[in-house]
Amino acid sequence: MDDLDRRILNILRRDARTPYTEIAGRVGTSEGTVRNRVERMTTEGIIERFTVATRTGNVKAMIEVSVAVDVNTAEVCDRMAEWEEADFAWQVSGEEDIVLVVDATDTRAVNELITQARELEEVKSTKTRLILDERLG
Amino acid sequence: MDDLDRRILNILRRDARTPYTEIAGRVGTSEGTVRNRVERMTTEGIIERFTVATRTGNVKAMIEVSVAVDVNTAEVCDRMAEWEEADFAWQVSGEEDIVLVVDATDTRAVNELITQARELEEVKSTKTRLILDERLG
DNA sequence: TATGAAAGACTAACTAA
DNA sequence: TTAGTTAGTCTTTCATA
Repeated sequence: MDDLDRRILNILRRDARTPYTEIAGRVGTSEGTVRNRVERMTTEGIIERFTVATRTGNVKAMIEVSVAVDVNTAEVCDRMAEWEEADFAWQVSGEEDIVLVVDATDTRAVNELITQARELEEVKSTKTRLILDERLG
Repeated sequence: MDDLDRRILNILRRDARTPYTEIAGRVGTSEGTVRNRVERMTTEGIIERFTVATRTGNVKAMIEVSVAVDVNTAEVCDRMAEWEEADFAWQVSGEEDIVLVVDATDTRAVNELITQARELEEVKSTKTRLILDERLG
């Protein structure tokens, strides 16, 4: 990871469809170099995936979840990440154990997700924050 | 937003580089339809951007920030989103006002970001959670 | 790094609902 | 009038030297 990698990433983070030739022009190198580096960063896991940032519904929220002590948190996380409206699920340090970020059609749908979480026997409690606005880096 | 849109999005969220022809094959329509719909979803804001999910450093964290009551939270959010290591900044409901998600090279770099946040005169306090693991939806 | 071949995306004209 | 299809053209990527 050098400075050229970082500059390429910054362009891709803002628009992952930018052609290699354009990236090359902007960072002052050749198309082949950009391609090779993007390939390398992908295999090395620096680039986890090419994706789309979406706002499919009107309500985004983070559901902070506490689980019981004897629970396989990673496994619960995995299951939650699979839910239709889930953007991602994090295992985190701090008071709660999991943060689930969801993108739902309305508050009712968020409420259903909270219920769905609370119905899992591994889940002790939840705390929800609505995401009122998002600024991408 | 109908079911076809959702199926296209689900494919793009997992790999935004999937060719239109392949998406068309998998959802049972033509390449042109997929393209038109992706275009429409982009102009409508359902697709916010094509991007890359990265793990540039070893430490991801969420920094929960409280600001003073008379502060323009959106503006602070904007400024934080611009920071080099920032993935995104959310305005949220709940005890704190802003959640800043960062991707840093090490814990020292996270600490520097926390300091940077606390040094803003608008910021009253911060609370940090390390993101121990991430599962994408 | 340069170039040609292959793959993919885009334009525009057409059809159907 | 809007959504979908298709053929032809242009752009981007990729392999090779």
